[in-house]
Amino acid sequence: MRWSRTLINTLRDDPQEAEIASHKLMVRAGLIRKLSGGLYTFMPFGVRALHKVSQIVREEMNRAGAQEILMPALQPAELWERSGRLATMGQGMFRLKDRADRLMVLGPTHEEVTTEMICGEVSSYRQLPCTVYQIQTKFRDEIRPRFGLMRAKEFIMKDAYSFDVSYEAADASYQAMYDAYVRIFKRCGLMARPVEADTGDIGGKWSHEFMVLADSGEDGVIDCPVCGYAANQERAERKVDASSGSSDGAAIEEVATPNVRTIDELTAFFKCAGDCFIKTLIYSADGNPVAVLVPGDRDLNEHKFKRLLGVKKLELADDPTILAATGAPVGFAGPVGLTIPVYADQALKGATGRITGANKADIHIKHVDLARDANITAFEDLVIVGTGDACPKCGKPLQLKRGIEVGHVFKLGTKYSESFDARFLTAEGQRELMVMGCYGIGVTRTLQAVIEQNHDADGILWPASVAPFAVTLLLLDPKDAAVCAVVDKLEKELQDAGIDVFVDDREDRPGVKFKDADLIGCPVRVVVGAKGLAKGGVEVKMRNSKDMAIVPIDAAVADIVGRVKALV
RNA sequence: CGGGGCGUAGCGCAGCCUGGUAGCGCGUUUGCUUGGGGUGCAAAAGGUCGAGAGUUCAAAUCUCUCCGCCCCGACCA
Repeated sequence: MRWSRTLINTLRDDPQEAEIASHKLMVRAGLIRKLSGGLYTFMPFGVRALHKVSQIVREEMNRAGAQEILMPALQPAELWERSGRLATMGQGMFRLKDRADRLMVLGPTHEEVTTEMICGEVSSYRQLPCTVYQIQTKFRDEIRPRFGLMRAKEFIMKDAYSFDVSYEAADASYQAMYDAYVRIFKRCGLMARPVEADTGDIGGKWSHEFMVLADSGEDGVIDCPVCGYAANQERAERKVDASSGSSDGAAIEEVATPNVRTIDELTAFFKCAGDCFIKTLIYSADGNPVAVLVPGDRDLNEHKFKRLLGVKKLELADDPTILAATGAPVGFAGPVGLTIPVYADQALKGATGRITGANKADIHIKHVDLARDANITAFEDLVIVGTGDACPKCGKPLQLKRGIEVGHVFKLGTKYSESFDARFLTAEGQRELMVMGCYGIGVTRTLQAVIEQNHDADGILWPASVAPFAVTLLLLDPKDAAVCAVVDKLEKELQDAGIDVFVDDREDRPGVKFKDADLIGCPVRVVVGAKGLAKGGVEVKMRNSKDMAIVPIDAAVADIVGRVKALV
């Protein structure tokens, strides 16, 4: 392919709308163009790299025994009513009506369609296990699309679904996908880390996310450098020693605290540290008020709390609810005397001598002894874990990092099998529920993550496996017939050798071509110019190295092919 | 949805406060020039100044409403 015949435009300046390096580079290098918020066109170079990623995914899925299928993006909403997710995921789905006024959705994921399809096809244990996958466009009405392809309204996902006769068998299917994911990200040139993750609305018992560590990542990743424990911050746990509050044995004492509500205001007012206080939060859990206590210097992890309560909807209670539940306006809630369920973080077990709200306006109480003064429903791990907290496995200090979620594997169990009555006949003639797993890779997100993790100040450093072209050939003197002849010869011979080669044949000065070659970032750069030829050949340089070699023309193809082969 | 910022040529921006019929750089086209890390010169094309309403003799500029984009939060496989 030649630049002069290609729809590729590079930009000198960073696009105004881009914030992170990979987004800027994808636009500057001419890989993508924005249509609207969260909607992008893949330009020729972008689509070539995308197809490379897709092909790696496809090869590894096939190798793991999964079968490729392709399901409709447009789906009847009725399917989603059956699983109950029209209500729980409804906000995030694009909806439309067909001419018969039937409600349709654009699929954000395909558990429903897959399970419905498998119901009709699989009826015997002899057909199991069965894992299907597709690489397909997904639609999600994201609240805030951002960072280019990282969080888009329309994106390409590889989603796979496994069906098994038992939980033990499902574990094997899960492990096969887990192993395939490790290989996929490695082949894409990514350092991706499996971490324990929250299952969220998709349901299921257990899941792992594959995280690409990057400062621009949207997720917090808790990492133990000693024992290897790693978890999404949404799920991460910590080890806590029995609380050692200073028990003064004193009785509760009211203190007037007019307009002192927040922990910051309280620490200033009482002149003591945040952990002297117990923060009391009132939540509405599926409409019922509940209280939750965390140490004053900690934040509640709503994901953990929601999982503990087992509710569908959990949100901070509104002011009237708080007034009704505690008898006091916002800012003065406390555990003493509450009649609603009160959950507390495990670190508060045995807490004494603390300060809490008094459930009266403008009053706090001190010398609170939780065991003595309050009725706690349960002590659980409920706070957001951060740097310095103790690892739940080994007790050593944890670290908080940022990560990009490029893949997620779930053990679903029978959640969808039950909704769709997906059963099979056992050897004994019993009808039993299939045990499912589901497995996603954000293909477009993975592509951008590759750039986020492989770039420098000058541009992209493509891993050879996903580079739009393995070799970029710079024709420095397009008016020099001898130079052109060398380029023609190299281009043809490299193509014959199966190498993807891109020729910059523009009528531009060398500096422009060098800059653009660095920006676009193909792994091998071959410069063909009159000066180089006079020195004895063409110049071969790797994008990730400063070293440049002059290679005689006759030896050039073998040299370049050797370099490309060594990369993959 | 709450807070903040922005919308002027394909891209990046100035002009707006203090109203007077739109400018710079890049890119594009043409000619010359240059020819190994974003050459130089000259000419040219390209704009309903996000949309609508209002104030005014006159609005990119002031007022109001709406729309879009970006960031933080909330929220979200």
